[in-house]
Amino acid sequence: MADEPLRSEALRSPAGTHDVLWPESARWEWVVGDFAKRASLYGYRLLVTPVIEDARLFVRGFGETSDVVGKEMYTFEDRGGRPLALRPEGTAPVVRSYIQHRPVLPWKVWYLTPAFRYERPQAGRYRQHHQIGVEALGVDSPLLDAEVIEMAMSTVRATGLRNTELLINSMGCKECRPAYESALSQYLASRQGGLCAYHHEHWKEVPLRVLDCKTEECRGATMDAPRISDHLCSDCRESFDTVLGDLDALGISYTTDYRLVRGFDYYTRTTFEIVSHSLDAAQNAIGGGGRYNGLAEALSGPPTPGIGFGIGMERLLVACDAEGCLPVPDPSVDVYVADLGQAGTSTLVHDLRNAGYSVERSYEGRSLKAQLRSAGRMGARIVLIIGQREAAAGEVLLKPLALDDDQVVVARDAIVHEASKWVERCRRHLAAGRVAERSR
RNA sequence: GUGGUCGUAGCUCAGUAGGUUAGAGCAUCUGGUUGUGGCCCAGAAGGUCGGGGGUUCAAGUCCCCUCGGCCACCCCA
Repeated sequence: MADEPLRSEALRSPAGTHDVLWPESARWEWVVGDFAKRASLYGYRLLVTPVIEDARLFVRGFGETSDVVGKEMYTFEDRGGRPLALRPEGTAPVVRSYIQHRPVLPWKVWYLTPAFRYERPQAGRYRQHHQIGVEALGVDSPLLDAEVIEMAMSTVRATGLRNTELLINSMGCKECRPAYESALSQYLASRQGGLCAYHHEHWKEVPLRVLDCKTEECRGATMDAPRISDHLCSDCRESFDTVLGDLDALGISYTTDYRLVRGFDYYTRTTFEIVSHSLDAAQNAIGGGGRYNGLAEALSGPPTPGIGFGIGMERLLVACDAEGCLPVPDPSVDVYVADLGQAGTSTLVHDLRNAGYSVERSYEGRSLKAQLRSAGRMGARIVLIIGQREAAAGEVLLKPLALDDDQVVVARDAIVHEASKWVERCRRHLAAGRVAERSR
C-alpha cells in the first residue's frame, strides 16, 4: 500500500461514490427530516445497524442466483478471517437484528442507510447509494401492506413529485408460487427460441425474471405467458384484493403489473415499485418493497411475516430535479458581525447565537468593506458593526441590509434585544417580497 | 462484467491543418471610498490541458494504456 506512490493522481472518492455538498445536502436534510417525522406518525422507531454484516446473511437471504449475491456484493475478510459484506440493501440486516434481539411484535422500524453494490456506475446508479425505508415485522395483514404502500407514496409526494406511478403485483406464497413457476417454465420451454440471447441460456434458473426482461424478444415471447394472478391460491387472491381495495379507499392509484418481479428471492405476496416518468427509462425506480414472509425463517429465525420498502435518496432527488420540485432553502444568515479586531466581538456573537439567531463573522481581520461585501453575499439580514468609536463608547452600529432603513446606533447592553427586533422586521419584509413575487 | 462516448481554471466553455509564456465569462480575493454590502471600474490569484507512455524539431491537439464521468446492456434504489 505504502510503497505505491500516488504520483500526480489526485485522491478522489472511489468510482460510483460521491460526496453530498451543500446545497444538495440541504435537500437531504429536508427529506430525512420529513421522513423521520412521518415514520414517527406511523409508529416506526429508528433502527441503526452496522454497515458490515456476515456475508452469509445476504447469501441466505437473497438466494445464490440473485445478481446481488452473485456479482454485485462487496465482500471481504476482516483481519480475523471473518467473511463480511457491505450491506447491499436494507431489509436483511433488519431481520437479522430482529432474530438477534427478539423484540416484542409487531416491530416497526425505519432507517437511513447507505447500500453498496458493485455495478457499473451511471447517473442515478451508484456503488454506494442511500435509502430511507421501513420494515414492519410480525403482522401478516393486507391492511398493513396497503398502509406501508401509502406511506411510501406519501413520502414521495411530500417532495412535490407528481409524475410517478405505483406498480403492484402479488408474487404468491410458498403454496401457490411453485405451481405457477412450473407452469411458467413449461411455457418458456415451448418458447425458448423466441427469448433474448441471455434468457435463452438462463431461463431455467430464473424463469420469473424473463417476465421482467425489457428486450423485445422476451417481451413478445411472454405476451401470452401464464400470469401469476391466475395462479394465486385463494388466500393470496383474497389478500391481494384486499390490498387493492384498501389502496382504492385511501385514494392511491396504482397499476397492476404481472411483470413486476423483484430481484430478491424472499418476496412473497405483495410487491410494489414506485417509478418516476420524469426520469429516463433506465433508472426510473425511485422506491420499492414488498412482503417477505419467508425471510426470517430462511435466516434460521422464528417464522415471522414482514413487509417494508426502501426509497433511493439519490434517485428521489434526481427526479425532483427533473420536475423542479424541492427547491433548496436559503442559507439564511440572520446577523453578520463586522469588527476591526476588538475584544468583545466573540461574546457578542455568542450572545446572539444563544438567543437563537444564526450569526456569521470574519475571523481574519479583513477590511470593513470586505466584511460588508461578505455579509451581502451570504444574504445576512442585518450587520452589526463594531469599530474603534463604538468599542470605546460601548455601542454597536446596526445596519439592516435587507431594508432601506438607515443604520442606527445601539447600546451594547441592548444589542440582543434590538438585533432581534430588526431581524424579525427584515424577515417579514423578505417574506412579503416572496409572496408578492409568487402572486405575479 | 460487455459495448459506446466524453474528460482544458472552483463552475460553464473557447482553443485555428500539431508551432512562441493555454484564454473568456461567472465565482473568489484585493483596491478605487485612510470605517460601510449590492451596481460600476481596475487588478490579483487560480491550470503538470484527468494520469502514464509513445510518435514528432514541436502534442491541449495524433497513437496506445489507464483512471473518472455519462449512455446502452445487465440489474436495481
